[in-house]
Amino acid sequence: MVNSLLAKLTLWSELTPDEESDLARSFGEPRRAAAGDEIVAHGSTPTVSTLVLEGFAARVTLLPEGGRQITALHIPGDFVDLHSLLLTPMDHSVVTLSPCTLTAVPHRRLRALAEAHPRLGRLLWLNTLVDGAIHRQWLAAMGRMAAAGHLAHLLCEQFLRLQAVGLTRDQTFPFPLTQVALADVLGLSSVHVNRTVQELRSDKVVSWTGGEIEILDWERLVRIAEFDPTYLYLRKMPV
Amino acid sequence: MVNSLLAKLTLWSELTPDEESDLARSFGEPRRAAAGDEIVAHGSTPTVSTLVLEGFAARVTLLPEGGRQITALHIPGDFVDLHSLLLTPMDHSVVTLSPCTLTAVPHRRLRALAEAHPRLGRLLWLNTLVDGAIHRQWLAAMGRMAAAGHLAHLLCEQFLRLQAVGLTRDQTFPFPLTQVALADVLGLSSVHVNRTVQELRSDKVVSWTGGEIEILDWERLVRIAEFDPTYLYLRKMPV
DNA sequence: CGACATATTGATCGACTTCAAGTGTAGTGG
DNA sequence: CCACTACACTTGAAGTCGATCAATATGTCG
Repeated sequence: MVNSLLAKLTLWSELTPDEESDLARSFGEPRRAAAGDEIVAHGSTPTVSTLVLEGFAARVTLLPEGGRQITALHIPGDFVDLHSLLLTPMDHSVVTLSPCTLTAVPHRRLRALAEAHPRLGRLLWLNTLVDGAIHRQWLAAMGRMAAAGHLAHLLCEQFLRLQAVGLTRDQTFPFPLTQVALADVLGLSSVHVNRTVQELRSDKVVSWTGGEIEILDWERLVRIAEFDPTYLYLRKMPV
Repeated sequence: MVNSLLAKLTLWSELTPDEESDLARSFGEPRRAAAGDEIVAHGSTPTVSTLVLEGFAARVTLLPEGGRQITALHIPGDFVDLHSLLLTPMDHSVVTLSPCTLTAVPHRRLRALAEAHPRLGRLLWLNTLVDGAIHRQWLAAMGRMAAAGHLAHLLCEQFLRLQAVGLTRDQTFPFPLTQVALADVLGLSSVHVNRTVQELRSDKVVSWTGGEIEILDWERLVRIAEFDPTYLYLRKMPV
């Protein structure tokens, strides 16, 4: 049930059978959410942390005057609000971008897990640190790259993250965002996102239809994106 | 010696005398660094985490084609690379922006501290989570605010963060960045930073001379910045 | 003083925004 | 089976914010 989480954690460090079963046992019943649902509210104080089992979700930071910025994209295996264990209230909200299956673990249980299995506790910490590394790369892309490069960078990242949890087929991966949502990720207008997507399409770098993206020319995409995957930390870590 | 760190941690949660003395005892000899020194290299694998005692430092993410983005500003009391305890190698470098006094704590010692004092361990985790919350707010400002608002937002943030560790006098705070460095924070050209600064100056919102900024009209600055300080988490947390 | 980083100003250019309208396409109910 | 709605996507035209290029102060520190 929580296979994609275990896949990701195992990428960082092998789990003992004990750690794995104690962790897997900690989650509640799966629940469904429709696309566009707010699953964690800005300003709230969660008592559980939510894990994505299926579908895409996003962290949304709203500015007082109405600006809307997506600060993280979440895929199966991702905790959307693990930080709410220690950091409250929520500084942003979390919404689904597609129909999702979710499950949750009580904060009390997370604390018990971390106490019983210190290395598992550090793995959870690591999980939030990787979120931070991705935030930093997004900042660099947002601040210093033009639209096409920024978009290409996002696609490279999504491809590798989805691949790590086994959700890609060949060069194809699910990408159920509307262009408006994509604009909120990239900090652009949806009009310009549309034109930028068309640019990548007409250059035969990617094809995007029906919520799926196929990468037609990975080399070129990486070059446009100035992409270096190190910051994703998809490998063993010294936890 | 590590007073500003203790001030910050205490803001989040009272420390027991034991926790406080064990923590304070953990740091090595202070060392000096000149402005512009690289104190942690991109790609390196630190065995200690570095704390700023005096001065300003910045995390710098470089893009392959030469883009340069500052993804965090660090002031006294801040760990510049606490995440390197679990996340290696470094995904960015850290440079000083002014002459600094630094000290460091070995990672081995941090692990021992976290084991002996679980709550202190969670406080360290919390510290990295607040870094993440600031990253998210920077993403929103970068993606959805115009230059003047973005700059104003940064100044509000810096004022409150410095105030929390006792480094402000009235409405004045140290800000030893060059306009080029500021441009790398805001994702702008230094020319445009210059014009934006002049805009805030001629509107009598702030005055900036000799590495110090005085806020002349806090209300207006907050309004320009659409600033809400919640995300800084300068208060008690459930660690 | 010379040298070099930093700040400032002007002029031009271009990437992206905004506004507005039009084109699918899927769902809903008559 | 056809209106009607809703939403995502697309296209065009005009405007603006910020980049770039280039030149001129203004320190400031050996």
